[in-house]
Amino acid sequence: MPDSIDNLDAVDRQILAELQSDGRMTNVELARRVDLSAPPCLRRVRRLEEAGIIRGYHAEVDPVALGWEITFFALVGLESQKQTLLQAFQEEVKQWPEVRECHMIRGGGDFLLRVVARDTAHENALTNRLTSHATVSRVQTLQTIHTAKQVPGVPLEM
Amino acid sequence: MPDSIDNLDAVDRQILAELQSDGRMTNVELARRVDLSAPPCLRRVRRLEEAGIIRGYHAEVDPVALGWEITFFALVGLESQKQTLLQAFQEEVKQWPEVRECHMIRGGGDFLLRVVARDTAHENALTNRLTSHATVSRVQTLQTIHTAKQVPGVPLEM
DNA sequence: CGAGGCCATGCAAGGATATTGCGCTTGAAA
DNA sequence: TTTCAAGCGCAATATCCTTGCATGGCCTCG
Repeated sequence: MPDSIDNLDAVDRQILAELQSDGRMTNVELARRVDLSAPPCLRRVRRLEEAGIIRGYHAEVDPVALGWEITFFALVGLESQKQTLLQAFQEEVKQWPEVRECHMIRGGGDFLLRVVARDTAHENALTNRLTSHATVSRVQTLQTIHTAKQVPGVPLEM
Repeated sequence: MPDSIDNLDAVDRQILAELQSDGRMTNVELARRVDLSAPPCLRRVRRLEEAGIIRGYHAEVDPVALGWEITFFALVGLESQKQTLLQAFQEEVKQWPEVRECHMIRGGGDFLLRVVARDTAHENALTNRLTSHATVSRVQTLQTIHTAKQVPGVPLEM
């Protein structure tokens, strides 16, 4: 099993909490915060990375500043629940750069997508592309007009 | 205006693309990729940070490995669209550590939340807390059973 | 057309950080 | 008690970050 470690102690969790909130912190600073010297701290980070518990590090960018004015979620229902068609739909949207997330929803044949668009016209084009897709029977668009909270990952402050 | 810069050239966008995909890359490596020497590269990164175009850096962790077995989205409808009540709801869920994202949806009185839970019982407790909230009239739970695509931020590979 | 100023770059030096090897302590099991 | 494995800190080296400074392109204005 590449991910998950038998033993994950309080120091590991604190490392994860710190890196989840500031992924570019230097190892020296991280070591100081978890009250360890630098080498064992770095070894723990490497271990968490290799175990797959840390999947990567990402800069969080401002979508609007980069020309992506619209973020919306699309609740997509497929006509069929056949495994091959579900798979085909996922493979399709995986290749759309504007689709940033694609989650299969419990209950069968539904997906929730997070999508970004440059403007309203672009948004319409994207929803049309979804609607006109062969296996899609229904698309509900949930356009974000304000984000009150946006924190990464999971709670770790315990 | 603290965020947005008048001029954002191809090198800046490439820097953002690289850091969005690997936020812990060293500046030397980043400079090599965008074909710059280290000092001007670092100055550009600092400029993007101070302009608010880079909002932060985060480690991406594995929720299941850390005991958060369930990720679900909640589509919450409020009874009223009064500004003070919308505000109150947002302030409320901001304080719930399990609620990681709260987006106000166009159309009035609806929110889309991303929520994590330790198990099914925990999930039920959270949805009940939502449903029983004074101003909430309707909660639709969209439980994720599989994530086909999950990439951060916005498209930048152009 | 040329001089000046602005902006961004590259080079170089120092200080800080990352990374490896090694010896030590600790705690559990034989 | 002895043994062993896991994890720590220290020390040394390699790498990286950061700042100051000089150079060159480019636009503007005289």
